[in-house]
Amino acid sequence: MSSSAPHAVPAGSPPLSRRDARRLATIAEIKTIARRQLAEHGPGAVSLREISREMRMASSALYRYFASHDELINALCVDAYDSVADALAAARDTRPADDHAGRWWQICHAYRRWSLDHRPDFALIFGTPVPGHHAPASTTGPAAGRFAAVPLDVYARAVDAGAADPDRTQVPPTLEIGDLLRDLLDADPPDYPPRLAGIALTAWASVLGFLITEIFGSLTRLVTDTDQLFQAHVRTVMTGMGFQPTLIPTGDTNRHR
Amino acid sequence: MSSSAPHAVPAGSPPLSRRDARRLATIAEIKTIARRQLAEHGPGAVSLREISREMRMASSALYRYFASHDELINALCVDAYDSVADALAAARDTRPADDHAGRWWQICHAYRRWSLDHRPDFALIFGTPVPGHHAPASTTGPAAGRFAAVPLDVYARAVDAGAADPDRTQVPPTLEIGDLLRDLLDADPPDYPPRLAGIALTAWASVLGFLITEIFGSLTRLVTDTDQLFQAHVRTVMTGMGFQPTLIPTGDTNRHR
DNA sequence: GTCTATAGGCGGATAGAC
DNA sequence: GTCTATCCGCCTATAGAC
Repeated sequence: MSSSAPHAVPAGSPPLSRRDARRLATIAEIKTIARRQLAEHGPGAVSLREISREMRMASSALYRYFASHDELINALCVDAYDSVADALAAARDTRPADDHAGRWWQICHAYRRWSLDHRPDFALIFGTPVPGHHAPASTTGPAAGRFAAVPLDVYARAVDAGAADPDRTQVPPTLEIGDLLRDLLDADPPDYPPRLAGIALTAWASVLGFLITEIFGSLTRLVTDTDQLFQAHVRTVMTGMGFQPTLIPTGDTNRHR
Repeated sequence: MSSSAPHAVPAGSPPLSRRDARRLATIAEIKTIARRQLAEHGPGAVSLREISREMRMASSALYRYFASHDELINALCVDAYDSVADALAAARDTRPADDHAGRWWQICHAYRRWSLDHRPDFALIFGTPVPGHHAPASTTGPAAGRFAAVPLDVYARAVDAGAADPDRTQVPPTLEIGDLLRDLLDADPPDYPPRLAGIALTAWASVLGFLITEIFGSLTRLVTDTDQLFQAHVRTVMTGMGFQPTLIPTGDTNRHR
């Protein structure tokens, strides 16, 4: 019903009634099938009718769970952002708080791992916007923000600790920031320098670019060992961000895991 | 304009008959409208019926020009690849053959310019594959190859002339290459080192990544001056490719044009 | 919450007259 | 080459019985 967090399970709440448990299970099943359709036939091929068929339900019954097709898509988007944000945060925390280069390295690789393991979701949030039209920022925003905050945060702390030097970067000292970023920066981290955001986001975009060519594009058919190439790419990106060269993980056999 | 099979206009040929001229014009009109649909409602929203409506023709009449929906999409893909490849080649040639860094700089900026100016085509060839299914490599291949060959070529010559040093790169010395690239390398440039291809393609992917976030994604709402950011990105990429630092264009007011 | 039935719309593609 | 007419499929969404 409520749209922002319609199907969230409240964290520390009393056990659900049998009814509610079933309801959540049904919702989960609907989403799972939708995600499969997404994976198999691309975005825009998510069909309530087809879902109902696979669940052996009447198509009309689905409207008790999602008021419309759009609402379902939105829910999938939010889930996807949440999922990737979780993966990033978890990866970041596998390294001690003072190993800034290691943390950046980790989140980059978690980004790739998640993308390869969740192609449908990846296509949903990073591919061409869906036919109908794409998700309203009002619902997707928070989740997307949580996602973007991770690399921003890691980089800011790295700079703060001297592990990375923005002045060894190609990004100009002043940078105009947009409304969305302003919101993001106003939110949690006080006095986050826009320039650092610019650096981190460009780097992040460059990693995404690699992933898109790997997943949608023809990169795989051009070079087979994309794994190696990705590591090289991340190293290049890190150098470009001004990370201390000595801190950047080396290739060798060291996967840094 | 269109290059491959069914609708090619032979270069230096006798004037077309009135009939044929009209036919070509109709084909062009169909494509134009299709591209507009593409731009406005995303890929997958290209509808023969809708096109026929706008042209005030019977939908069945369109089948005299394109045997199927797929064939139309394919033609659009090929055109798009041709178009971007032309733009790149032209940009490359604005700089003397021995200004390798300048040439790379130019093709990167032409890439971006083309992408911003041709969003529908950009979405078509770099976005999520179209619902139905995506273009068979048999028809798209040559055009896509022509496109990919440009950066490969520029970089190889740069390395050859000592303007860029692959050993100042993060890419490992050995690299396994895929079938598509093998075909490409076998074609024109004899003895093209796979490693150089890896470096150039990764760099190229990274530029594409920037463009995708700028065009599909939220980058614009995060940072307003994406122009500046793009230049910084290209410089970073070039450094990562081992270009001689002194050759890399500086920011300042120098647009290097 | 689930069903049947249905409204009203879209699309691709073909047959056959002119 | 263009038309009309038509087949056949898909879809979202709603109404109303149980």
